[in-house]
Amino acid sequence: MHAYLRRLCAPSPVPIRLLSPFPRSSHRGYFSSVRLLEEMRADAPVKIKIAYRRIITSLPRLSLKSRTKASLLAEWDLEVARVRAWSARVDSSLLERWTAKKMCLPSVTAFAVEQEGAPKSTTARQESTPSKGAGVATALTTRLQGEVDHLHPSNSRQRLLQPSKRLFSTSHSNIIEGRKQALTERIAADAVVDLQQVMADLRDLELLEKLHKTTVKAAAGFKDASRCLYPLWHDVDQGKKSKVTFAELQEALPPIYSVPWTHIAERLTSGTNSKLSTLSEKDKAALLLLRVYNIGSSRSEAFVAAGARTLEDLEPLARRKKISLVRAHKIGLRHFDDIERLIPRSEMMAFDAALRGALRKADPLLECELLGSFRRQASFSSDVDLVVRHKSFVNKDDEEAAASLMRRIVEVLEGENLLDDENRLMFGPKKYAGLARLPGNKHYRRIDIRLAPYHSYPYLLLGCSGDALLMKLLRHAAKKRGLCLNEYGLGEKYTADDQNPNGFKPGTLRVVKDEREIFDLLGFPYLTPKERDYAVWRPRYERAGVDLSHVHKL
DNA sequence: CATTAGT
DNA sequence: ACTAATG
Repeated sequence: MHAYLRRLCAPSPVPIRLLSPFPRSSHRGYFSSVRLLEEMRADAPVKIKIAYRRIITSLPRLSLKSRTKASLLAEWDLEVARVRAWSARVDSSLLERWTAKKMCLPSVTAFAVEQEGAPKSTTARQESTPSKGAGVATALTTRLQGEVDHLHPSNSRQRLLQPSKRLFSTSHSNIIEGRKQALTERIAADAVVDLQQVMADLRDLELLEKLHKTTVKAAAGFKDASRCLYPLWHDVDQGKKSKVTFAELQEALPPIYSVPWTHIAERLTSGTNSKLSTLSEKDKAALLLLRVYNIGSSRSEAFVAAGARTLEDLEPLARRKKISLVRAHKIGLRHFDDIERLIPRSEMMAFDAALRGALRKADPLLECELLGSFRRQASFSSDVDLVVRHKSFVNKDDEEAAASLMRRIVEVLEGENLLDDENRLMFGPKKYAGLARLPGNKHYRRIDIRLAPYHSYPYLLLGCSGDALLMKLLRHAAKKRGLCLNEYGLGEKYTADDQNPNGFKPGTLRVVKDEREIFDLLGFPYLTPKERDYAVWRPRYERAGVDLSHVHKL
């Protein structure tokens, strides 16, 4: 197997490095095939896997629908062949011409390849895989034309090969600034924006990444952008605002969100989104189903294959035993809208008070707190993240103690009408997931309840407050030091032989009194909860000299 | 066991 | 990166 992969990844006959004759700083957004091919040459099988992920996520290509394990190798083969064919067309004379023109903008470069590249290899490719070859070319052209349009709205396609001054900007921020300016020139500040549509686009683009199981990073970008716009949308939803202008949109979403901005720009100028509107009916249906709780990429595709196209199709299909719908799916369908809606901070505070009050009244020894984005001071949260501890639950493996404590807690909250057993999504000893509603409120909200083994509390605070990327970073750092960090503690990595349920060797657990000590143990500058958002900690850690070079692939 | 969800 | 619950 490894030999097979290695054969595929033998050094390319073309000196790929030549593709990037520009200084490092100038090609941040630069065509990732270079990196990809460099990684393909590396020996480690793990790297090859990463390279594979990169290939299928970063090259302009048709969306590959089936991601079954069996088809992976075939896809791999095809993609490698495609990259080879593409790179083989980049000869040194062409490269020199680009260099002379200072065409360092990657997408333009790629566009030029498509225009000037030998038609022979394109035809050859189309012969072997007719639908795919044609699709790739179309997708590439559409995407790049879209991008260039935003940089240079007035340019026709022919002029792209002799780009004007503004295309020569070499830094990423200049490019972004250029885009922003081009947009400002095209759209009036007081133009009314269909925010509902923009939000739907961002949501679907995020889901598309999820459906195709590509990088979480790309999906995160759309999610973050959507979060930036949510306060605006909420005001409209609440009737506090009748319309949103382009100026307000620009104010709310910073230009660093370059990819989301590209899509928004297309929507605002052309009224459509080419990436979404060209999806097949099946893919569109799969995107819709993905929005149901407990339907992920796998079930979504399976349900579509069974004939589902709308949410209403699911129940009949389940009755005819074509698919199986479990509890959580039915709840997810019943509360489809509520589960997607974010919770304003004011309501989170009300939940905090109500939950604390109910638990304290039942047993003064119950200690609880809301974590997640609420603890990071977010103005909107996607769910209520409650963590509870009690001296009756000390050892994380004492399932009996946990289960009886959890039953008590759920009983209390159901007694207060905050929870109800109808809307139970998950009910294990250490974790409950379901829907909660404040008395008099019309919306149900997603709630997670976690039990903390009494002395693990600082670790649980850290682990459950996030954000997700920070957790990955800290755990990765622990791993590199031969340690293992989880929400129960930090200890020496456990060598799998002996089956001890703990993540670390017995007796090596570092006992801490607060979160700060955990940062200290790992040698990271302390972050207050509010500082644990990627947009905040990334630059802060960068300045402190923390090695973040690998963060992008966490 | 794979799938989903969570930070 | 690492964990919990489900079916």
